Formats: sequence, structure tokens, C-alpha cells
Amino acid sequence: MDATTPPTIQFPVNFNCCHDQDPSFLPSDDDVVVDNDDDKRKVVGEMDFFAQRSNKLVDDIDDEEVEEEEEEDDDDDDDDDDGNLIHTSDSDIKDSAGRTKLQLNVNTGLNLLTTNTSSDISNDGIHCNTEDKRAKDEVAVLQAEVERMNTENQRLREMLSQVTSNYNTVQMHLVTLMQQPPDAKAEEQDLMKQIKKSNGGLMVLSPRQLMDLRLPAVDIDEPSLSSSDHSGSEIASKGFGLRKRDSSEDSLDQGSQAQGWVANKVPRFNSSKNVDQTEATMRKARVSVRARSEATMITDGCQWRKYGQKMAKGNPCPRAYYRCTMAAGCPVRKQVQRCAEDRTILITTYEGNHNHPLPPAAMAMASTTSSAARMLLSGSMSSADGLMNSNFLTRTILPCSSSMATISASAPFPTVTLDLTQTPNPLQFPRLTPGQFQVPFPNPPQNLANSPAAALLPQIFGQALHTQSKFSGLQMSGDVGHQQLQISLAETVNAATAAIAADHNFTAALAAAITSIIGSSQPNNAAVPNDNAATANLTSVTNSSANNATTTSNSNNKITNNSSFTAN
DNA sequence: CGCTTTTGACCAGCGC
DNA sequence: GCGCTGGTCAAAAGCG
Repeated sequence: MDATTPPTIQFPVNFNCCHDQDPSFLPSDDDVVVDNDDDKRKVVGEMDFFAQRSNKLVDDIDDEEVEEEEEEDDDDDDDDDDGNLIHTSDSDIKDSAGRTKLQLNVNTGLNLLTTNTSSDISNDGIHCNTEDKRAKDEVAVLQAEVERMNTENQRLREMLSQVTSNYNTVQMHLVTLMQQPPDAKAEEQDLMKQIKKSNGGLMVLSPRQLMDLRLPAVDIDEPSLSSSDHSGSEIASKGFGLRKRDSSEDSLDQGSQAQGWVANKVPRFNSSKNVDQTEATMRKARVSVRARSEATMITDGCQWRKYGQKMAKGNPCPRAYYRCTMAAGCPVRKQVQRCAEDRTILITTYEGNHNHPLPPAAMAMASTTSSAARMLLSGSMSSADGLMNSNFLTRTILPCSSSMATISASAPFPTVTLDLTQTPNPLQFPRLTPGQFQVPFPNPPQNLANSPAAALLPQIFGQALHTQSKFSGLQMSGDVGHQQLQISLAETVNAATAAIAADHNFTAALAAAITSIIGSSQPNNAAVPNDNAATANLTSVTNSSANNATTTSNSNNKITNNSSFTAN
């Protein structure tokens, strides 16, 4: 077509409905028009009707009809502006009709048979007209259908856009509120309403949960963030939940404090020092791993020293407290407790970030949990980026109906729970015997130091433990019993990985998310205990776990450095 | 002897 | 203000 002719996709019809030739089509590979000069026969590639861009298809249909009716003889153009489109253009007709009957074999995919213009038909003209009319009717019907679908598609797009816009608006509002003193409960209630409204009831977020999830700006941590200048006693004296300790643990405690290990504090609002706040928040993030194990503690590649045990409310099983002893001052701690409902499930919760090199066996879990924590906290920034990340998480998880990870907004710490307890893919993870616990990292990263994200992804993708996911939607409620956001990022490394593996969309999205979120972060697990590692920036919860970490009894976990490094 | 575990006590935050 | 709860401390005990 010439320049003045609107680009069209001409609907390929068989203009030689009455021919007795073999009606079989001669499809080309690319739906391109093939000119066969030898036999004056034009062959139009088979068109996949629905593969064409619908809009163009509609236009094409229109043009085709018009052109047929006009019966004009302009010779220009041959086809399309779009080389891939199938055209039975005018010129095709003309050239052929131009005094030679042109046989066009066009597969519409609809078994439509049409004829050339009546003027070109010498034989069976009446019959062809009838057929032509019928074909036109069908085309018109299809056209109407396409238009209807386009309209509906447009409508859905608009709805989606609006929902997204509303959600963003509410989040912005939330961020604004969080910059203010937390005294406006009425505003929180309004916010709740807005959230409910904007999400069509899919997500119910309590303001507190949102705070916990998104942006607990924690002024309490500010001192600790700059705590390289503070002594442990100074910090303790400011009421950070840590007592001044005796000399035997000063180094560790100071290190912990320097890392902002503040376990008992609830975030408060503070509009300043977003970066610090974010870091502080990250330090509070927890990654909980649920896994079936008969052992008292999973072997994750790190050395742990038990420093306490308590009976927790609502669970007859005691909760044990461990701290990492691989390096003095390492702030990483973990809690181990059996699930009350199913005591075969061991719940290990990691908090903090290692400030020392990790053995390979520990890198897998460490990087995974660290990344999970970062993902969780990626929405904790009060910046626009933070918002975007948060939205990203939300949107990423929502479409995934499989379950693996759950973000719990339960106060006071945002927690990513990775559920490894669900049935593993038998193809990948053979059943383990009782007493054996395997953290499914079949593809241990070889060079975690280079990229935390790179370290995480193979693990996640390799885990594919669970085919069911709790990512069935965003659902947060103020009820403590439902504090798990079904944004769920994670109900633990395991659960997450499974769902990820099961859902390609989510996999891709997660990969992108992880890359964007932590790609620029320091390789936590790299053996690079630097100043930052010692003072802030860490959130990585480290868990160790070796590629094939098998759980052993607690006594077996009383390991020396050597044993811990070689255990896996 | 050195390290880890045990366990009662202590502290802080939170809700009523 | 009080009680509950989670988290941590630290002395004592256990273990190799």
C-alpha cells in the first residue's frame, strides 16, 4: 500500500472459491505472501487468525470489505507495511484479476471461502456472490467479536490500572502517616478502610502490620547505628533492652549493639535518617525456616552457642536461643522451637547478619535468608524506591498461587517465613529418613561472594520443594492469628523456593526483584567483615545450611569450627 | 581446663 | 500500675 493508505492487515480470504484446483493451502512459514511468477499463482501464507494482532486484523477486515465492494483497480501496493502480515491486497486481486484469473489460496483458518469481486468472476458468479456474502457475514461476526474482546480487554486494563493506582495512593498515604507521630489512630482506621477498599478486600492490612512490614523507622536504633562511637554501656543506659554485661561478653555484646541488635524494641516513627532507619529495620527482620526434622536443631553450617531457653506462650515446646559464635561480636542469633501443632516441624528463626566470613556450608542458608530478609525489607524504605519495591513484592506475589513464603507482619519484627515442610518434589528431593533434615539446596552456589542474588537464586530455584503455595493473595489482618501476610513472600526458604519453581512468572519476577533489591548490596556472606558489616547494613539473616545439611542431634551440633565447616 | 548447656533471674515492652 | 511475655544474662553444672 502506498503511504496514503492506512496500514492494514488484509484479511486473507480465498478469492477463488469456485476454482477446482486443489484447495489445499500452501502456507508459508512466515505468513508472507509468496509470489510465484511462474504459474501466476499467488500463494498466501496460511494465517493464524488469532495470532495476528487483533487491531490490525480488524482494520484489515474492514479494508478488505471495502476494497472488495469498491472493486477498484488500483495497482499500487502490494502489501503491507508490515512484512509479516498476510495480505491479499487489492493489488493481488488486480494483478491477477488484471486480466488473469488469479488463484489465491488463503487459509483464514475459518474455512471461509470468498470470491473475487463479482466483476472478475465469470463462472458461478451467483454462487460466488452468495458465498461471498456469507463469508462477509462471518467476517463481520468475527470482527464484532474481536472488537468486543478488545473492548473488554481495555476495560480490564483500566480496572487494573485503577486498582494499582489506588493501591499506590494508599501506600503513599501510609508512608506519609508513618512520618507523623503515631498518635492518630483515627487515621489508621481510615487507612484500613482505604486499603480494604482499594484492594477489593483482597488484602486487609492493619496499620501496625504495614508499619512493621514497610517502614518501621526506628529511632531507637539510631544510636546503635552510630554506635561505633558508643560503648555498650552507653547504649544500654539509653534503654535499648540490653543490659551492660560483664567483661566476658563485652566484645560480643558491643558488637551486637554496634550491629543494632535490639531485640525488644518496637519501632517508633522518626522522619529523619531514612537510610539509618532502613538499616535498623533490616536488622530487625527475621527469617523463619520451617522444616521437618527430628533433630533438635538443623545443621546450617554455622556455630551456635545456646544462651537461653524459655517456654513460649502457646507452645508446650521450649524455645531455645542461640547466638553465632563463629566470630566474636557476630550479632546473628537464632531461635529454635518446635511447632506446637506439628512437633515434627522445627522452626528456626534467624535474626541479624553475620559480620564474618562464612564457610561454604553456611553460605547457602545465609544468603538465602539474607536475601529473603532483604526482599521482605525492601519495602521498608520510606523512599520512592521503597514503595516501588513494596509494590513489586505485592504484585509479584499476588499472582502466584503457590505457596512457599509468607511475610508475617506480626509485631514487632517483620518476618519472612520459608516453609520447607511441605511435600517436596519427589523427583528432586527424595524422602529423608527420620532424623534427617535436608535443606534443599541442590545447586550450591559456588561463588556467593560475588553476588548474594546469584547465591540465592540457584538455591531458590533448586529447592522446588513445594507445589503448593501460600501466595494465594495478599491478606493481612490485624488479628494476630492472621498476621501472616499472604503477600507472602516467604514462609521460609523452602516454601518460597518451591512456589518459585512452580511458577515461572514468579520465578522471573523474583529473580528480578532479588537482583534489584540486593544486587547492589554487599555480599553479606562474602568473607568481608568490613566496617559496615560491623555497624549497620545488615539484615541478613543467616542461616546456614548447607547444601545437604542433615540434621543431627544437638550434641552433634556441638561442633568445633572444623567440624562445623566439614559437617556438610 | 576450656567450652557448652542448663536454668533461674532479670529487664523491657506491651496490654489491660 | 501491674502482670504477662519475650529476650537475655550469668552462675552452676556437664562434658570432652
